[in-house]
Amino acid sequence: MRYSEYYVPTLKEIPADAEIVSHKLMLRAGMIRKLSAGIYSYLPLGLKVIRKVENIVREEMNRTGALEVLLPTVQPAELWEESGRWSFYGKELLRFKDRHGRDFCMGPTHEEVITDLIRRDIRSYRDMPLNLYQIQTKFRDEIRPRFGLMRGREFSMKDAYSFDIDQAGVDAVYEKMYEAYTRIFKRCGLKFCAVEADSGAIGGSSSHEFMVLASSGEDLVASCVECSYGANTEKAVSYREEAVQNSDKLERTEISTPNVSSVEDVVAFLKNDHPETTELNLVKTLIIKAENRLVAILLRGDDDLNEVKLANYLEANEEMEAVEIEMASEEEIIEATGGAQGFSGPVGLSIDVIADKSVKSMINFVTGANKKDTHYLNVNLDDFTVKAFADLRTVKAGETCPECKSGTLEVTRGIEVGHVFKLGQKYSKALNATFLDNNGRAQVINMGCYGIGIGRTAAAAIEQNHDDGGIIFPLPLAPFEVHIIAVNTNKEDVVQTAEKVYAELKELGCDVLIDDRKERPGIKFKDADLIGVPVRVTVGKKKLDEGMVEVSLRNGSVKEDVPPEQVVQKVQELLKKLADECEV
RNA sequence: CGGGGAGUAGCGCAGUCUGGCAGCGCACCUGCCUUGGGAGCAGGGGGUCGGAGGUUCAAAUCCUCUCUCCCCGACCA
Repeated sequence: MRYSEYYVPTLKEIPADAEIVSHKLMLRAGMIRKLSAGIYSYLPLGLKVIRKVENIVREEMNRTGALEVLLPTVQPAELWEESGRWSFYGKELLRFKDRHGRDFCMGPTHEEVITDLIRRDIRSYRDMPLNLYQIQTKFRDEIRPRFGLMRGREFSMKDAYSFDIDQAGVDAVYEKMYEAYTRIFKRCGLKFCAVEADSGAIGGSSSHEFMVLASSGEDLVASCVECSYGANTEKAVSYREEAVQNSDKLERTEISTPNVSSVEDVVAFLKNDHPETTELNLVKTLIIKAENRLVAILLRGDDDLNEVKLANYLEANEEMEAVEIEMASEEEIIEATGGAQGFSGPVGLSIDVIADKSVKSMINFVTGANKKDTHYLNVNLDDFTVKAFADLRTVKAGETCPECKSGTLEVTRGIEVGHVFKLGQKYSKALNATFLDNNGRAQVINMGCYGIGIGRTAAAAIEQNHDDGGIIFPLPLAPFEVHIIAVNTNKEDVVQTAEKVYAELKELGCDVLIDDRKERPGIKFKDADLIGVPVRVTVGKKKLDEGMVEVSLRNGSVKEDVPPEQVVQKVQELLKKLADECEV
């Protein structure tokens, strides 16, 4: 490809609304342009990268025996009503009506459509296992789209759905997908890890996320420094020894704590008269509003509520659906506790009290007294009723690993690029997708689903591979393999040499970009650095007069002068070296 | 959804408080010059000042409404 004939509108200045590196660089390198919040156009260079990711995904999916399909982006409401998600999914689902007034939505995911498809065709246990996938545009009306392709509203995703006769079948595909994902992300040149995850709105039991570690990540991952345990903090647990109850229960007493309500302040306030009070024997009481119902949550003073765990608990045990958790308002707190905001406690409450497991072993602790400027000392579990104990806290860095019980957990930021779920029968049951087993009895199909964010993977690769000058593409995702710079377009021999190398490399099937523009050298070098093509051939007057051409790698590891006739061979050598590094 | 900020040339911004010729840098076009790290000189083109309404002799500037975009938050207990 000739640069002079290509469409790569690079930007010298940093676009004002880009926050993270990948977003800035994709805009600056002329890969993408924003059309509307969270909605982007792909320019030739960006599209080439996207296609590279897609093809790696496609190859690895095909290798597992999965079959490619293409499902509609526009989906009828009836299907979503049948699965129960029309009301469940909330505002992220973009809904609209057709000319007849019928309800439709832009597909944010395709469980309903695929299940509807196969329920018509799968009759017998002989028709399975089956694993279908597609690479399709999704639309999710995110609350806050941001970071370019990282969290867009319209985005490309590979989603696969597997169908099996039993749990063992699901487990086998799950394993296969897990391996395929590992190969895919390795081939994309990414440093990543797979961690246990919450299954969120998709539902299902077992679930793993593939996380690319990057400071710009929106997820937090807890991982053990010693063993292989890793989990999203929405899900992560830690090992905590039960406190030893070596003291007798004391009598509860009221104490005046004027204007002292936060955990920190209470501990500081009591420091002199009651030095035994620390965050560890203080119980904080959160009044939570979950779908118009008020609940009191008890946590140890140093713990933080994990809203995902709470929502999951309520959905599982209180027959609530799609629980949205919010903090109760001041009025609601007064209504629920009869006391002031900031002084809530479990004693005497009429609403349900749900406590974190850590509270179970606590003794003689401090709580609010549901009365302005007042706390209780020496509260014990028999002073109030706890409806249930559950894991509701968020793990923190430095805590003990729940698996090996010896390593500590560290918490790092990650970008979720892939997610695998065991769905079980959630959708097949709702949509009545059944088959006849070898006894002729009707059984519900078992499902799994497996997603990869295509654009997000490309963006994550840039987050991990760049420098001040621009992108440093790993070879498998690079828009071109070789970038030839003809430094002095006014020198006949420079142009001829560059053109000769270009023609020869093209002849060999190499994807090569030649910068043949009549621009000053600085502009060409800056653009080349920005675009980040892995191998560069620089043909300039100065070195050509000495009979040399410069061959280098964008990652800075190689920079050599070779005679013109050896350039092609040298380039091939470097390409092979780069390819080997990404081999799995 | 709540809070904050911003919409002025393709991009980045000033001008708004205190109403009075719509500006700067980069980019773009022409010419000269220049070719190993986003040069230089000279000339030039380009803006319904997000939109609607209002106040005024006069509005980018003041008032009202509206649209869009960005950031922060959704653990006070």
